[in-house]
Amino acid sequence: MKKSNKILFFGNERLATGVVTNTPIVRSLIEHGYIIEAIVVPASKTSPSRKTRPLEIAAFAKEQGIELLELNALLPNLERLKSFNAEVGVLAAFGKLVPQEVIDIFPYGIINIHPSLLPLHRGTIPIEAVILSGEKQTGVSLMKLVKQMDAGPLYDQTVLSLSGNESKQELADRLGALGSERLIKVLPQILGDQLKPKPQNGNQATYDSRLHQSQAVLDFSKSKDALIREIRAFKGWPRSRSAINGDPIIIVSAHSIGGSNDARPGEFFAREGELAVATSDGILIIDRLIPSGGKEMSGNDYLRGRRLN
RNA sequence: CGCGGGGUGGAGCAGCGGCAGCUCGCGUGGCUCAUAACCACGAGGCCGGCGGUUCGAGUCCGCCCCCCGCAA
Repeated sequence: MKKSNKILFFGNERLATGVVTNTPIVRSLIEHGYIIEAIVVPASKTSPSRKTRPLEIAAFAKEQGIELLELNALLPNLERLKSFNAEVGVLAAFGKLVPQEVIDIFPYGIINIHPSLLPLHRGTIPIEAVILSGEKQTGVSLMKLVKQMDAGPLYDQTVLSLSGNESKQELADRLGALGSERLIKVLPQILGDQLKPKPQNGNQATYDSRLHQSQAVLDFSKSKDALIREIRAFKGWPRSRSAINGDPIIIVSAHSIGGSNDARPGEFFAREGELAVATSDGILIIDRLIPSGGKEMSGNDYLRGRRLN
């Protein structure tokens, strides 16, 4: 008996806020002969917008002639979802909880690719959380989706060592690629009933609550290392913010340097032609920033137009 | 009709009715053991576009185009 290789895909593959994706998971499934019956994403808000960033996966669906279902809610569309007769669901960055009734329509349930070493970093910001806490490693987990957030039993887990300098985008890319690679490896075993998922140790679970915009304002009484991690983790969204002489700025990237200074934490100053700011334990050089109303530019360029002191 | 900021030499900005300027970069020459070097000279602008007001418009008025931030 040969099982069908029909899959229903849930999610947009944006593993972190403010990143772009080349949708590696759905691409790789297709390359390996699986048939994506449809791609399901939560309906985009209809609020008026100066510029909306279209989902990469929507463009991919169009290019491949795959049906894209933008749904406000899954339950009212249960029959529709059933009609595809998919063997299994695959979910990556869906952004909403999936009701048990939907999970149950698939003989093999829904497989969730989660970019962390579960049970660590359950929730919607695993990538940001790992950067913020400066962890040495992270990874990708494949689990059987259950109703409770990120609590399903694990099929597979792979560790990724970190240098500590990865950007959010870079981590999202690497974990997305790794996740798709593992999925291709493991999916045949799941569909062949050769792999049983192992329960997570719920006692060790950590859960990250989503980021809030109020966290975006940099607090220079923190250490320079913590501030740099924040800037990296918040890049894209919610973005790290501050102000120079009342001029609001977004700090895109920065690095720390040794040396002391007599500036108070939070005070910006020019240092050898570069834009610097004092922290509680050192100096940050602002590499890239966005002034209000302006485009992203280097700290040096900022200094040329608006001299401090 | 969502809210707001902005388009001025290659980069970043100032100028807001009367000869288009500053910092940097670039070129040439000079100076220094050396420096984010320094000094002198120089090139480089249809001031986003179209129309209007005016003796005179980057500058004021109207419309349009483009960029950016917020609103996940």
